[in-house]
Amino acid sequence: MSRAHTVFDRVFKPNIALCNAMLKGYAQNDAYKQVMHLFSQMKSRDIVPNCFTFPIVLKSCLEGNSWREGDEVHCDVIKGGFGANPFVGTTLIELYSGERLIGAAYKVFGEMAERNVVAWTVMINGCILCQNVVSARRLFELAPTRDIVLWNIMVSGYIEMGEMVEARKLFDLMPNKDVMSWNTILNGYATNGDFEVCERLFEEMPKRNVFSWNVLIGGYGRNGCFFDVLGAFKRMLIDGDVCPNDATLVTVLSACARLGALDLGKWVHVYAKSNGYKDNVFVGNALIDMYSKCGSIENAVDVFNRMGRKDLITWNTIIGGLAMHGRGADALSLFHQMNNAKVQPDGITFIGILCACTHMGLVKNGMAYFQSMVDDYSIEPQIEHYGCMVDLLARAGLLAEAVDMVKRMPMEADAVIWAALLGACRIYKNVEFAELALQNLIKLEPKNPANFVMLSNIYGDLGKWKDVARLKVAMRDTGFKKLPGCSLIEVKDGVVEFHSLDERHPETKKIYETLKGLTKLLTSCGYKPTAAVEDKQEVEISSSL
DNA sequence: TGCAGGGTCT
Repeated sequence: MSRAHTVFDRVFKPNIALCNAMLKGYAQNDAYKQVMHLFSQMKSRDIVPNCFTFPIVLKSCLEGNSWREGDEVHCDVIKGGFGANPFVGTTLIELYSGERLIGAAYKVFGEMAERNVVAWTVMINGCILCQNVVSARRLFELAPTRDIVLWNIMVSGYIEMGEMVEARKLFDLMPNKDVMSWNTILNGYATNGDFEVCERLFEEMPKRNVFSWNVLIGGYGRNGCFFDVLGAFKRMLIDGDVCPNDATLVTVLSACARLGALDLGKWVHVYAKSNGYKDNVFVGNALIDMYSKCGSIENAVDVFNRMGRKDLITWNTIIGGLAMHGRGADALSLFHQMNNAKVQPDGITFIGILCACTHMGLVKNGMAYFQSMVDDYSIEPQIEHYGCMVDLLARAGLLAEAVDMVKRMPMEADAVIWAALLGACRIYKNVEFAELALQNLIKLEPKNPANFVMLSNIYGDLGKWKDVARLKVAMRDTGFKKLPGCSLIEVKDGVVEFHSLDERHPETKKIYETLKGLTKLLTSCGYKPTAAVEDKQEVEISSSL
């Protein structure tokens, strides 16, 4: 665009075709402000817009959120005599629907001299955007012609409203289906977590493209089925008729991050580099997250440093990653670099910052950043930020101050906050606040036995065995069993899940023998187990391995 | 001029 601009600037008086070419170039590069700027320059230089100009400018108003300017451009449309142009009318409907001004959209639609199938489509899509699927369907029935795009939009409208039965009925009624129709209905089932139907449809599809695979893989990811994400990705590579793209890689990297699958993550990194996604900011961000969640913070920093284009999420991800790794000083230093780079932080940036302060025990700095977030950046603290503050105070041993913060919060504390407090109470062996935290946790999460276990551990640490027994009874009365916590480890080309005293692995015997050997070795080196129960020693050792 | 997927969060 900068070269195009240089050439454009040399033209003494550009004609409307040249201006339209520039406008389109800006719009294609998401430079909506430049579109508006050039449009206003054109007006001052008496270059008269034509029917190609307005759709580009109106769309930029919508995409660039300059809605007030949209109204002005509408006036220019009328003044210029383009009110009856079907292309201009269609874009105006899109503009007003995007602003959720369905009345204004409908007025334009009603005044159009000639309504083609595209005009009907954007009007129907407008109703769907305004969550009025009934009106959308009514118009759909009234439309004089229905092409495949209109059918697809109506089907996806039902899906967006969560009406899968209606969506499926309409899908089955379609006179023709293209790959996008199939992907749309597939996405509906994937989003609703109905993988049985989704997988069956995937197999039945007459043709698949990269979106079809991404719908399946993304559906698994959104529903927390990370092993299935990896399985489908491997199958995609083996089948070989469709290549993964940036969206595929991002979903797979995110699954690797959740599973700790570092080797596969590294493989995806190499694949991304050699398939043209080296400078892709989505992929870069996902790589930073994957490396930091898989414990390889150096690689995360390396990806960050090599990224030519960084956005807000890039900074948030690396700051959060460093904080998570206890490298609070680096996290804070990057926050200042971010400020120097003129990237405006958001609420999520501050979660990383506060987390960094917590892990360094920097209570005063944390408080100052919290205040600065409000005063200097006009970011209203959300419950997550109060959670960070409670965690900051509590982990530093300032339990009374933490409880005070909970009381002074403008919103009701949630289970995460009380659990953070309870966790800190264990470190500092404070029964009084632990009991207070548990009382509140029972109110908020009566079915979560993990809370009882936490307090029970505190009693155990203090040797209060009667209280431990009392809690065990209370826990049994809830009728719910605690789900055992589990860990994941990447072995060869797969990921193995295990929990304490787990015997599911085919090589269980060998694993426990090795563990025993290691325990002996550690003890002979002077390691003193801290837990009182023998089983617990194994738990602690296996998790630290 | 109209339709699909993805990244950060106590």
